[in-house]
Amino acid sequence: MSSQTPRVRFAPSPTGYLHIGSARTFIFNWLYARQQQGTMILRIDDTDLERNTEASLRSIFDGLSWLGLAWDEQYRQSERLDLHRRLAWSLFEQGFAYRDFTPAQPAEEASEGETVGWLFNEAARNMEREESDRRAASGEPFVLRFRVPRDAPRTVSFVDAVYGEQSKEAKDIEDFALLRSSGMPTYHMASCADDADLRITHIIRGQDHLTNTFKHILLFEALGFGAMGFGAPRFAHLPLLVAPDGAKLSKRKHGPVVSVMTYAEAGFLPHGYINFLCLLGWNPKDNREVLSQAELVQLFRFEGVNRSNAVVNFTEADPIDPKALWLNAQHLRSMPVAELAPLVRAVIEKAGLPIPQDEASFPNVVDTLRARYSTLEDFVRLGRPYFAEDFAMEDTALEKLNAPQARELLRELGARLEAASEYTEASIEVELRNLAAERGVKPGLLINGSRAALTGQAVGPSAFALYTCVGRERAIRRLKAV
RNA sequence: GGCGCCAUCGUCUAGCGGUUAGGACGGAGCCCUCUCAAGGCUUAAACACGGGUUCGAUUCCCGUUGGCGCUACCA
Repeated sequence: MSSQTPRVRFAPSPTGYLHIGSARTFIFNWLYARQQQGTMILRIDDTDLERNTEASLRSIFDGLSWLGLAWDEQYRQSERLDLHRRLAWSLFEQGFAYRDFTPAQPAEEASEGETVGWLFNEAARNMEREESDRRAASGEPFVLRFRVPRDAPRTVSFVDAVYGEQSKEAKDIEDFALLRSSGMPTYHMASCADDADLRITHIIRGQDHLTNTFKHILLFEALGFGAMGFGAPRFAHLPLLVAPDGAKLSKRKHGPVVSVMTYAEAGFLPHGYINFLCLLGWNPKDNREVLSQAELVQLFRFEGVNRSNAVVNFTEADPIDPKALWLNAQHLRSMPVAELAPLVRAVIEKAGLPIPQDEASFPNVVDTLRARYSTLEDFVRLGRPYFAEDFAMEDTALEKLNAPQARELLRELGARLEAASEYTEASIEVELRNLAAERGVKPGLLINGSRAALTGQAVGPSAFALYTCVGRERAIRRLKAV
């Protein structure tokens, strides 16, 4: 038994934007593929013509490209319908499927009290082939259903890499549809046909598919999986991501918080978000949480995936999970400045702020500011005074400037700095402290005043570091203008 | 209703018969300090319930409750 190179797939359907749960499924597939040096496949499961939209398709690609995790092969089910139909009809010819001319019935119509789970329509399941052919030929619409083996007792079972041994009686499985009356394959048919054809070795997907798996195993069997020269895929189901009230995350109910792009637009680093998602339902068992991409690839194990749903913490007021923010901050503060600086440059440019002229000092500014920022957007929102000429004077900062003698001394400090030959953190500190001593005021008056004058903020980096961040010319101008 | 899955601090989680039930986020407090962060320290906070099995259950089994998923041409 040689271990085959894993082939995994992420199969979103373009019926909405890239969902946070889908993103995590993608990431776990990707981690496993990279760790095992396997193949990552992106398959667009677009067999539901009614609900597919181009906008959804674009947003899925937007979300995936933001994550920055590349895949190796790409397919679209709508381009593979011939395969699905061919296999469906071959199942029919072999007796594994039958036509059902019964119109679809809403499940809710079943009478209360005596609701018996529907499994199949007996007349259709037992219909003679001759009659079935005749009615089909006359143009009567039908769905093609899988004939679940239910004449003899049969237990369908498999071992899930996360949930362990799973089994279900075949008699409890309904005769699911393979082909719609429109001729379009259903999810079950298309997915299994493609998984077989694409030689998928590991199906890693949400737990909402756990009970579908029994159907898929039956389908794989009927498709002759064993005879196709390789084993049936292994399954790994992932616990679901749910809202704080425990409900399934949905676009309609929870709005854009479920979209990957909400985090992107909030200024998250892709890796900060990835790290956060990995910790929702998986952990490396050693209390480590801040993990690099290489570490995630190395440490990921199905055994480390747990089985209960995980809550994504958000409120109407704040769509961002606090832990995600913290993790992002950890990466923001520890990643190489050389990698962070271009990202910061991109967001401030996008926000329409002037790009710093001084190429050399920019990384230093970024380095100084990031210690107290959590997202890239913080550089735009809080960092404005460091990049733009116009910025707001906050009330708390105004109070500092309104302190007795503050304005007068700050203007004096500005004049001295202008006259000084040196402009370094150390030299500025000397000038400032000397001035304070000469005039008999506490250094704090000038320190806090400087921060207020230079940034319009009462809080921020060390006052002296701040001088070099703002730059000599601008600092002096702002001091003199108080 | 049927079938399946799940159940440790507010949240993410460790735990795989004997622990002061550990860590992280968030909260509270202290230290540091030119402000705010960061950082360091301290602290509050959990085994859903009931039966078993066992010398001993958070841990194993059963049940209850609760949550989630699937349930006639969504994926």
